[in-house]
Amino acid sequence: MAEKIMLIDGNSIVNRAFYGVPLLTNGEGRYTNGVYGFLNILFKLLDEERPDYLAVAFDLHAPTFRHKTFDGYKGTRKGMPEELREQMPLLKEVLQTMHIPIFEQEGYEADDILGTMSALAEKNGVLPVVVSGDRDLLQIAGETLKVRIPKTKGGRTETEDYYAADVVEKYGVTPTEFIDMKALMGDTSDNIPGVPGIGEKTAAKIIQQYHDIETAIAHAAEIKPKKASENLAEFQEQARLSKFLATIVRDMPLEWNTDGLKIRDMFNAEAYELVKRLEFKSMFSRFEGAVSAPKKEEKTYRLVAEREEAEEIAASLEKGEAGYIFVYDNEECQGLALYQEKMGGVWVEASMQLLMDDILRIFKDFFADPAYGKIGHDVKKDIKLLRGYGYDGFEASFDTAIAAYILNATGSSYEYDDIANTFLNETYPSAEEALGKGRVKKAFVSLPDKERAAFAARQAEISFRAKQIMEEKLKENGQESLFYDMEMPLIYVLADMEKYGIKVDKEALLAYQKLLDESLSGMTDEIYELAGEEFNVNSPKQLGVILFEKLGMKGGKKTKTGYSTAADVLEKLCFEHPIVDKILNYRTLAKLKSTYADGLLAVMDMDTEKIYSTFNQTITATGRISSTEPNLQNIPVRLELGRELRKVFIPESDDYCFLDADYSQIELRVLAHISGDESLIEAFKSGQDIHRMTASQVFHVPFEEVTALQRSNAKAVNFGIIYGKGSFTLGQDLGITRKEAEEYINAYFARYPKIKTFMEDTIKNGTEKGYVSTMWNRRRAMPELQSGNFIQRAAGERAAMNMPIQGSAADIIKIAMVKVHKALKDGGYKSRLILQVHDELLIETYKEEKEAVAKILKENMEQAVKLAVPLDVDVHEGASWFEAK
DNA sequence: TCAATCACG
DNA sequence: ACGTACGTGATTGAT
Repeated sequence: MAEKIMLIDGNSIVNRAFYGVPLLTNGEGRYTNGVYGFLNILFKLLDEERPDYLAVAFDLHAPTFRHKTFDGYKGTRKGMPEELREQMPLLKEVLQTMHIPIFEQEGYEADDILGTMSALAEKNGVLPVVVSGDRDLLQIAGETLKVRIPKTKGGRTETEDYYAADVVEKYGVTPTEFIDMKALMGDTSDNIPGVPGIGEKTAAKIIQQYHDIETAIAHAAEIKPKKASENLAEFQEQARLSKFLATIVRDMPLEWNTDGLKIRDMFNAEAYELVKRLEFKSMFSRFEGAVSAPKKEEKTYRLVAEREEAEEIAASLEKGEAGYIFVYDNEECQGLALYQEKMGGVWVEASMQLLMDDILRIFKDFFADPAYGKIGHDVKKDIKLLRGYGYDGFEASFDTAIAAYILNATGSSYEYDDIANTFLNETYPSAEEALGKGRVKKAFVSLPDKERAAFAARQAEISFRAKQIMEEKLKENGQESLFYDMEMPLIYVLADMEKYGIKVDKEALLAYQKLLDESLSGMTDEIYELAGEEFNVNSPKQLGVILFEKLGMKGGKKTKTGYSTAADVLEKLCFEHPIVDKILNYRTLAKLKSTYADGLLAVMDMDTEKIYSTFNQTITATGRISSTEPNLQNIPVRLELGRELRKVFIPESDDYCFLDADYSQIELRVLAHISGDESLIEAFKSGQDIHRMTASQVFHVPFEEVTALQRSNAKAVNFGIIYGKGSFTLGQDLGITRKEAEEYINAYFARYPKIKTFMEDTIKNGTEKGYVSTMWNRRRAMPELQSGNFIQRAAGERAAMNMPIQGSAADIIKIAMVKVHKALKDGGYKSRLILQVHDELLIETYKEEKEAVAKILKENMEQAVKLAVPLDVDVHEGASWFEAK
């Protein structure tokens, strides 16, 4: 079989790759996604082609790139984005380390190098495969020359492959004719002018008929449409120049060097180190096999299946720390893995002879005695498991998932393999990689004994060893108290909240659902009537066609895919057509029905008629907790009909009522405190309506004379400031000019000068350090602040200004939650905390304890921390969440 | 799996 | 000049 060479268009592939993967940064805060995406495509194609030779060509002077949209960019812009440009040296370094030859030459583009190399390859009897992100390369596709165009979509890489025949099939022109086609239609990204008025469709038609531009020019008079005919005659010189520009050079002065192109020792130790430094986890395995040196000695992990042996293990455990992990969400194989330094890793597997229940009994001392420090991963899950087996009050000493989150709040996941990679600098396959996607549970049980033991026990080992490293880092960052005094205790609070759940008035919810259902079916009929046809009102695409094409309303394009039909757009069109109002109304009801009525019924426990949400402690960038399945932190409240829904959330029994306590203006108070601005602090100390106070101070009017409009404007400014809003948007929101909005903001900063300094300092500090922090040293890494891209940097600055405020407020309520939970527990109360909504706590209160609990709530929340301003908490009572709010 | 939309603080 | 408010999660339709 003939030898094969793979030739890669470096610039176009890296550009493709850049948009195909998320904007990654490694631990050093550098962008690496272009490099990552490039290597991903390279490795995939290497697997498929198995070539003997390999080369990558680059443009010496990066030409223009059309880029579409990705996080932070909207619309089409030209030029290589800064985030990508800065990655190019890194990519070249990686390629060099892997001994992959790089070609770049003054006066030639990457395309020319590929054209020439592929021609040389064929001359030397080597089969060329050309890889490019641009369709320009299709002109060199041949009988045996394959052009591959990869596309990354959602992490997957697919390629379109073209031999000459495929080009003909798809475009109706031969590869050579493709050049002529391009000469007519032009290409702005390559600065090829083409002929005005001739686009892709017309160009294809002309070339299909006349095959090249000279023939076409000769027959220009016959060509339709008229405009194309005239322009072709008039701009024939431009067409000839375009053809010259569009033609890829295939005879550059290049040497064919067999040895230099040969693939050799790609996956070497040095490259492995580099890939490890870049944290390209999914690529580690490619290097491991080829790297002989750093292979560590095989550890053995013990499998225990007998009761006696398990008892021996339990007895031999030493006081002190141990890593542990339960495997229990697997119907076919359950057990407990443990790791201690002396003992090593052990997997105690449940069976018919040794039930999970037995295992827990055997290791009861270990779980109950605080002398054993239990290092776990996602401890809340374990608390719930043990509770299911009747063991209450389990306490771990360290949760590696939470520690990982505290050390990097913007990580995408904190699974054990992430932790091994990040903190131990070791590669463990993720469960999916080791066992196969979607079949983790089944595959685990079918592993040979030894591997099964290793797979489980390794996780306990990772927890154990990572803890030592993490603890040092927490100390370095001054985050020990945040971790041990705030986050670890919070686990048990959240576990209890998840345990109690919240009772739902099932009949009332069903009635609510029915009500919505009936209103909706009537509304669709009315909408169809007004539209003159039936369509799916839930489809923004179909709705856009109806509104902006059929009914001819002016909205214009707004989103990537077409017309925007979002509420703010429709509200402006309200007066143009009665259908708009109906649609807005329909949307409101449809949302209430699908997300809330149907959604809540779907997750309700039919036995207890309760809803059990999950509270996530490792999700948000700012330190808030989040709620899922269902999300109980976004239950409607602003509109009356939605608010009604809160009537279905009721106490568990008649013996209980709800107490709802919420912080008043906590974020503004936090801002007053951390900025140290005397005026704002005084405003809060006075205990007056803060927005009115702000209005009075900013607009220089006596407090009593502040108008309703002034107050609401001041309120908008107050919120805008917290989010780093600019004058443009503030103006839009308030319906005033940008200039007026600018004056408001200036007046605000003039009145509260330390807020301005705080914002500036936060950005300056954040840019220098690469992160911003809350009052309790919670951190958020912010590499965006160092971006050379204006839009990215500006977005980063807004996030940076907001994080200390939102995050410190989150810290405060977390402290309060731990205190309230403890006070209720220590006091032997039956009342319990069941919900947190960022600045609000909901307590299911035993009626006899009502006064005491109200006091506990108010005091613990208001005295949670000492700030330069007082914290103010409002407590309300009611027989439902609706009433208590 | 993504994009659009909309619910909350 | 750029594009234009921070942080979440669920549902739907389209690819």
